[in-house]
Formats: sequence, structure tokens, C-alpha cells
Amino acid sequence: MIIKVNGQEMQFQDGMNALDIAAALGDEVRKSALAARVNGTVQDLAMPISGDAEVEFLTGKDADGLRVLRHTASHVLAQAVKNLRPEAKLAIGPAIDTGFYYDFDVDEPFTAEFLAKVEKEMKHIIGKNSRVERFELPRAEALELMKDEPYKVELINDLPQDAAISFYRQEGFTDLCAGPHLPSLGKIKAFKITSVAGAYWRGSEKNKMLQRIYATAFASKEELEEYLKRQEEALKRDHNKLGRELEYFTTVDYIGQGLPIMLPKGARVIQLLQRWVEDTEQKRGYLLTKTPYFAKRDLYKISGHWDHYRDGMFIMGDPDDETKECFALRPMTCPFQYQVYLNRMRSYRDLPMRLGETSTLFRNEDSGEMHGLIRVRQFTISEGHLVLRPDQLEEEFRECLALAKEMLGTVGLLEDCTFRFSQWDPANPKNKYEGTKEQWEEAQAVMGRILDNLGLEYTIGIDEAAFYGPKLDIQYKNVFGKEDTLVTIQIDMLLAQRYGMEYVDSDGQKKTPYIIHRTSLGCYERTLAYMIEKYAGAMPLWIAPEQARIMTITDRADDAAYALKDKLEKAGIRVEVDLRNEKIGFKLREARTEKIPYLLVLGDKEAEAGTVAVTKRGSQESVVMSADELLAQMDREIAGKVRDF
RNA sequence: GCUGAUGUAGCUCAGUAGGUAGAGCGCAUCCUUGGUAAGGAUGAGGUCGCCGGUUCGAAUCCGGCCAUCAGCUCCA
Repeated sequence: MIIKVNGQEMQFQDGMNALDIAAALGDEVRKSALAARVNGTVQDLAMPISGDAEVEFLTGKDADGLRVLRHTASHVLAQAVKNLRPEAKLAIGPAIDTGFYYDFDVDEPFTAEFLAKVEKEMKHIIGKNSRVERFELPRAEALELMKDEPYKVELINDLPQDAAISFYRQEGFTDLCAGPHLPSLGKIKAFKITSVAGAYWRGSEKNKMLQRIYATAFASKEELEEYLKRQEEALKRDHNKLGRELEYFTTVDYIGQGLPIMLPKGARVIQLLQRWVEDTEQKRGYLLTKTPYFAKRDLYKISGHWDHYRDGMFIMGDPDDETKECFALRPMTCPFQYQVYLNRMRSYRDLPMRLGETSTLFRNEDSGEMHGLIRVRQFTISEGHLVLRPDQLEEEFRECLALAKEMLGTVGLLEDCTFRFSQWDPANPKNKYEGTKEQWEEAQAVMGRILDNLGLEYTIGIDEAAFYGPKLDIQYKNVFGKEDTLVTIQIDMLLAQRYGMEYVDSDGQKKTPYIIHRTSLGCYERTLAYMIEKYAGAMPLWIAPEQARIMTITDRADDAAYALKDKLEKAGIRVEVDLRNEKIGFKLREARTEKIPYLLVLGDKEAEAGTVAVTKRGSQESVVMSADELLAQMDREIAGKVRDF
């Protein structure tokens, strides 16, 4: 048969598998090959190849190769746990982006000591370099083989009637698995158990919670080391740690979860962002509104929030007592801001009406969900609603996206963003979605057309829509690879109708407008968190809460220090003076590591000459210059960014 | 909400046979010293997360709660 390997055609004997071919190609290929992509499909090396084929050998450098290695490592993990705790019941153990996991049903949770034993046992198993073999069984025999593993039985029963039921066996351990897998365990050169956590069987909170062991594996020790090092580096950027250390925010246990205190630095950055957003939006034709933070439940009943998100709201009063007043803090701004539109009859000439608000929202998130500034119970977003005629929808949507991109670009986060077209799931069992099938299909068609016209690259997220309409979500991937929504732009045809929003068109007919829900910079707390991570706390000059710090090395320069501070402040620079000069060496260094963009040092010479020794963050050299020269330099650095709010 | 871990000085942490708390760094005052992590002296600072129980006595044992972290589930 003719096999095309890495673009080169070669003749091989019929019946050879990828393992034989790799061996024929020499030690290097044989040793590094983990799996093969045969005619586009990733499969076991030992899988027979029938006839001519295109073969690509996958190694630890390939995402798919690594996936196979990790999947096999998960079987080793399962085997190790079974060896140590035979009564553990096996659930599932897939590879994931950062490694793999395996879920077990055990009476006693795993302890750190036990995990250390598991690691040792895994090493032992891998050391024997056993072969991994695949075999298939008819359904009845498969069920018989797995009769002591209730989760496996459930999985088998859920397989389609015509599906091949395959197993993989290594030594005495056999697991139900579709594969593919490594040919032998010795190819797992490095692994590490990283954590243990609870996880629901089949991802449903209604099911039993199992114990999940997370681990990672690589084809070489170096790659594992590198991965662990990267994790450590990411940890140093973690906003939740850095943001507290650098005094951007803190939390207080008797204030409560998800209610961070913004310290002066954090408050300052958010203030700067907020002013900039409000000013920019005003220049783009947005009208600022200011609406109440809470309302009677009646308001939320109209929108549907009362039915859909009652558990997610902070309610004041007895929600079930209809004879008494009951209020709820607002979890969104929509119905409040609509009242601005509803204040009087609108003409088609009034549209588009762009309403913007710096809006604080309250959401009663489940207690386990809170995380630093990323997931909180009270937050403030650059909220806005655009009321539109159908012919304005596309243009305005494009403008919303352009504004969001401009803002995310300015703060430096855009390059790590991806776009997701979030759609409804008609089959969602929880009745999550309001409106008719026709309304949804129209809204999604409109949005899809706009996105395609824009030539925007996006993924589709089924069942990620809002309950009232589809969304374009701008997703941000943080230093740990975790994804969150930063900005969302939504098209809504439902709520306008519910709230009786209309306009009189040129033909004298009353019509229901389209509404775009959107944010431009998203939620300020979350944006700040990602900026801290992005810049590792070293905020760019234009947004740094402290742009410069003045220090003296002799008290004879103190007056000059204050004079300099005065001058810089009048020019709009955020500057602090630190006169504690007795430890100047330490202070200088601390200031550098403390991420302040400019360090300004004054001594006798500088005080006399009216100059200052300027050290830029990250530099070891200082340049003596006048205050005017310094301001000019800062101006150049900020050019194109935002200044003078 | 669920599973697990954690909670001692501003920070990092020690404190296992239950006998009313320690270190390093930081902070304050003073001396010495003035130019990129200098030295010394003295000192302040702790409801041991909170509440309750067991005990003559609890940071330590037990129970409940709160908060933090990892993960699951959720996320208008």
C-alpha cells in the first residue's frame, strides 16, 4: 500500500499499522509518536490501516497528540485509584485543555496523603510500560464486564444501539472508552496531580457529587516543568492576589461575599475609566440617564425578570405577600431606562435614541460563585440601550461594536478577546427563553446577517443567549485560560413590546422599535481586574493611579519636591511625594517594583538647578531634566491615549 | 447552592500530648548614615474569623455560622 507521510509517498507492506510504519521510519519517529492522524482521523497507532492512506504522526507537540497522552494518563490515574481503593466506582476521565481528570464515586473524600500515594502508584504503573490494547464487545457482554461499575453501565445503556462498544485494557485494568490511546504507558514521561474537587455526575446539580482528581501530563519532563512555571507566573498576575497586595481593593468578612471595597487606587482607576466612557459616549450621541437602584416588583413582572430571576435578586419585603409592597434591587437597567423613552410619544424622527448610564447593579449570586473583582454581587457597568427603527439597526449595531472595540483596545484587552454569537436553545428544558420561535429566529437572523456583513470572526454559543434575545459576547481569556464575558451587545425585540414602547412612523402608524442592549467597556470591576492581570499591576502611564512619585535624598530638597509636585499636579499628573529619605535605596527599588511609571528623585544638585532625576519604570538609568522636559516626555508617552479627564 | 481545603500581628508563616501566643519582613521613635534593598537601639501592634459547648483551664477538642481559595453547578 502507498502511505503518504508528512507529504512524502512511501510504499509499505499491506496490513502494517502506524506503529510498524513509525518503527520503519526510525527511532526518532517511533519514540515520539503518540498517535496517528490517518486520513484526517486521530487514531491509535496500533489501529490497522487498510489500503492507501495519508498518515501524520502526532507527538506531544501536537494538541491532538497531547490529548491522547493525557487521556491515557487518566486511565492510569483510574487504575492507580482502583489499586488503592478497589471500592471506588469509576465515572469518566477525559483530557482537558490543561491536562485531564477522572471522576470517582467514593464514600470518603480523597486526602492530600492519599493523592500522594496515587501519584506514586501511577509512577509504578507507568514504569512497567505495559501495552494498551483495544477490544470491542457486544452490548450484553459489555454490560456483564462492567456490572460492578454502575456509572459505566449507565454510559453503555446510553450508547446508540448500533454503536461499537470499545474497551481499553492495560495490565489488569480495563475501562470503557472510545479512545484513542497510546500504544504503551511508558510514553507518559511526566505527570502531576494538581488538585481535587467535587463535581456532579454528568454535570447536573441534581445528581450525586463525585470526587474529581485533576492532573496534567506531558511527553517530556521539561514541558511539565515549563507548564508549572507558567502557572506560577500566572499566579503572580492573579488580580485577586495582586489587586489586594497593590491596594486596589480589599474585602471584609463582615461586609460579605462579592462586596469588595475599592481602595483609593482601585477607585481612582475606575473613576478615570468612567469619566472617559461617559465623555466618549456623549460625543457619540448618547444621552445620559440616571435611574433608581430599586423598584417595586411590578416593574420586574412586566419584563419577565420576576419569573426568571427572582432567586437572583435582592428582594426587600415578602415576595409572596401580594397585599404589601415589595421591592427588589435592580439586577439590570433595561426596564428603568425604558421609562425614559416612554416619557412621551416618540416619532420616527426621534430615533435612534441612544441612552447611556453608569449603572450599578445587584445580583444575588450563589455563595460559591464570587471571585475577586470578576464575579461580585454589586457592580457598575457602562450600560446603554439604543431604541431604533429597523433601518437603523445594522448601522447602530456596527457602531456599538466599533465603540466597544475602541475602548477595549485602548485599555489593552482587545487582543485577548474573541467574539461569540450567543443563541437560544429551542430545546432548553428550563423554559429559559421568552418570546415565540418566530421572534427568536428573526432576531438571530438579523444579528447573524449583521455579523456576517461585518466579516467578524466569531464562534456560536448555543443556549448562551439572554432570555429576551441573542447576544454578541466579547469574551476575554485571562492569564489562567479562564473565559468570561467582558462586553455584550444584544438585539431585543421582546421587551420593547412588553413595555409598550412605540414610535409613530412616517406613515402615521405606531410601530415597535428594535432595542440594542449594550455595554462599551463592560463592568468596571471586571475590566479593572483584567487590566491588573494584563499589566501585572504595572498600569500604563495614562491610567496609572499614581503616575509619578517624588522622593528626596536630603531634607534640603524637600521644598523643591513640593514645588515639583505642585507643578506636575497643575499639569494634570497624579503624583505623590515621599520624603522618608533615610532608606532611599530601598524605597527606590520598592517604587520600581510597585509599578509606578515614573520615579522622580531630588537631591542638592537637582534642587539647586531646578531639575529632577527621572527614572522610568523598568529602567535602571536616571536622566536629569527640567520639569517642563519631564511633562513633555509624559505627554509624548500618553499621546493617543486619554488625558485630562 | 454542592465537594474539598484554609482562617494566628499590615504581609509570609511557626505554634499536635488543651496551661491565657512567637519569628522574619513591614511599621514607629532615636542614633549613625545621606545617590539606588546600610547598620544599631528601643518600641508599638494580636477579640488566635465569629458564636456556643466540653473542661478548673481552649488558638488547640466538639457543634453552628461567617469569610477566603480550588473545582462543580449557575451567570439577565
